[in-house]
Amino acid sequence: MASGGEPSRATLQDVAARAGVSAKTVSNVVNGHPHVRPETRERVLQAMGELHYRVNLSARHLARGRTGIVALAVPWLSNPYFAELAHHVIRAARREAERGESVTVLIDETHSDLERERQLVAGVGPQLLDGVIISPQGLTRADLEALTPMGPLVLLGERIFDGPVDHVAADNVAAARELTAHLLERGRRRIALVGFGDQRAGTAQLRRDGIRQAVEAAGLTLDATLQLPVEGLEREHGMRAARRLMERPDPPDAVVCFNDVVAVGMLKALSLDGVGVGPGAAVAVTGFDNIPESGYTVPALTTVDWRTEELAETALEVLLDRIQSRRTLRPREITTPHRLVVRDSS
Amino acid sequence: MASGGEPSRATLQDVAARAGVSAKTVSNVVNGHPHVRPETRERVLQAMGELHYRVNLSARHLARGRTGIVALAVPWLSNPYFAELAHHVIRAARREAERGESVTVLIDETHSDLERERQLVAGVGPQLLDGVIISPQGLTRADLEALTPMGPLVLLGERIFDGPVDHVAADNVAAARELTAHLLERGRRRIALVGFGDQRAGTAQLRRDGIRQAVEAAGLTLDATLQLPVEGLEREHGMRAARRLMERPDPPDAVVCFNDVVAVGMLKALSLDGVGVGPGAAVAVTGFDNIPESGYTVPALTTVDWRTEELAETALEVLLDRIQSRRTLRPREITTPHRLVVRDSS
DNA sequence: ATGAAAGCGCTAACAG
DNA sequence: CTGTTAGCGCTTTCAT
Repeated sequence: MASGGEPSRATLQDVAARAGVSAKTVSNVVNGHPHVRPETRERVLQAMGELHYRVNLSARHLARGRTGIVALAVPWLSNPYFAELAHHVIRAARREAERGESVTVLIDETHSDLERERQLVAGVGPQLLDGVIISPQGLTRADLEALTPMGPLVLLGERIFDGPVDHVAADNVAAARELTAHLLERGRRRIALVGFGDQRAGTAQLRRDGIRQAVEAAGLTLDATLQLPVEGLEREHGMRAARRLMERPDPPDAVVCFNDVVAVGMLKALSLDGVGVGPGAAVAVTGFDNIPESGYTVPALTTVDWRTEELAETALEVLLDRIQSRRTLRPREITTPHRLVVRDSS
Repeated sequence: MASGGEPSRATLQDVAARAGVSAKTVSNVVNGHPHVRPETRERVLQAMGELHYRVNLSARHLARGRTGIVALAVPWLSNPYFAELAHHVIRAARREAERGESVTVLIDETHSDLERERQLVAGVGPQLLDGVIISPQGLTRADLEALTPMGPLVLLGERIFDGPVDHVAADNVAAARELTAHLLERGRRRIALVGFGDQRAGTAQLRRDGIRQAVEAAGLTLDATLQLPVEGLEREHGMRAARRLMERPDPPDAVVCFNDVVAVGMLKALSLDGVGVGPGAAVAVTGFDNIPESGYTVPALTTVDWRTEELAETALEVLLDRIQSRRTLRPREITTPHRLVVRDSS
């Protein structure tokens, strides 16, 4: 049938006619409303079956004024952290759907493109989306205010202080502080930072602040020449950074990478060069995000876990709340817990 | 403004009134139709700006009978291979949108749930989706035929012979054959299979066939006791399988894993146990998919690359063709190229 | 408990 | 080149 059997053209009216009832009644049955005599319901259901009836969602959306679609916008799906996040938001939505209104999640990639982020935010509302959860990379408070006539929006994982929108994120500063304290405790002194340079947005800065706090609390200072910007945040960039770092006459004894993906590249390069990594070895390496592969590198990577599942659930919950009661709620500011995961690389 | 400034309520009619033209003209401007006097266009654009007008997509969808939304359904987004695939389909769609009708991709996870796959396929059409690209795990030909009144559908990466739908996939049998031939060439003789057991669908079977062909072409046979089913296809399952395999009195000298994710776990376990992996070492390990992390394991993993980008582009192209000319095209059967990637693990 | 009818906001004939 | 007029299929008061 060449993937084109006549697509179900039966409308609600058709069903109503066939069942000998009105459209309203069919609608009631379809939406599980009460007040339908069991016997009528039976007749309607049968008619629906015979005609292979399926609701036309576009029509429903138009009539209801809502689509039941929310978007999750992440910079890159190729970063396992964001893939995992998407996975958990989809699952949370499905659970939500099981006990109430159905929610569909549209995953979108912004490619860290500010323009794309703006479009998305501007597109909430009558457009297609009932709301958006976004992990912004470039979006500023000014953008949000300029784009004001916008719909429900939740910022995820990026702290824009006093922003006029709901915000769910872990405490990046504290996490970075704890991670660094751990390194210092293990006797590390020359700490290099990799990948914190090229970010317009705040995450890098927050983590850098946390690192600095820990270092200064120990009465030390960070060596500025050990802060390496990179051209991207992929594994290969971590790999190249490792080479630059280890070629120095005064290499670091610890490397804090901006995320696990970069750290994985770093570990690989060090392994190829025969540089020992881990407690008592030449250098310690850490990341952020606790992506699944971090438990399987050699050595396994010390990192920070953001409780992705909880983060995803919370973000969705906040968004749905906002969708239901638009103006009543004040912007919410939720901090989710994190956890330091110490493994063999430190 | 609490993420809830009055969402743009201006309709096309409002704009028309304000610009002193008819709805049709505004529609023409919005859709970039020709035959609008520049001066009128100006006026309309200005009115749109003043009223913060944005089209209501639900209304457009209803009127046009199409949504411009296609879905990509993958089993798990947490498998980097599928995340990568999703990434490339989204990009392909965005390129497509730049030169023509806009296409939005809805990523969905089936969790390898047959019921969910059926729902999706059944939901194409007036529902919400103009079409679906699906990586089926359980869907059978019978399902497709039973679900006949369905819309445009492309099967991705799973060969259902003579299926009544479009199909885009690489040649799993050939790829597995080449991979195995490579192992045999390197002198490996006792080849174990990990993760090929618990799949309802055909991929596992196809790959197993290819492996068998290569082995038999070399005048050998596979040791059935070296075929380990696993309880899942995550890294941890590869890890556990390694233990079971290496505890044997007669361990294999090569392990073909069902995919890279499983292989990563296998490598980790072997590393922890101090078992040498690679040419000349105790055992060779291989996977399928060439996920990004496979180039960064220690040792780097030998695997098969499916040219994800090309695969994604092709699948989308086929789907869009199908959407445009529903009944004219006969089901298409496209085989995309693959590439053996030999690295240090073999 | 069910029916009748008026939209939801946009598009697409068909006129003019 | 622009206006008029019907719908697209569903939901939803308001009656009955």
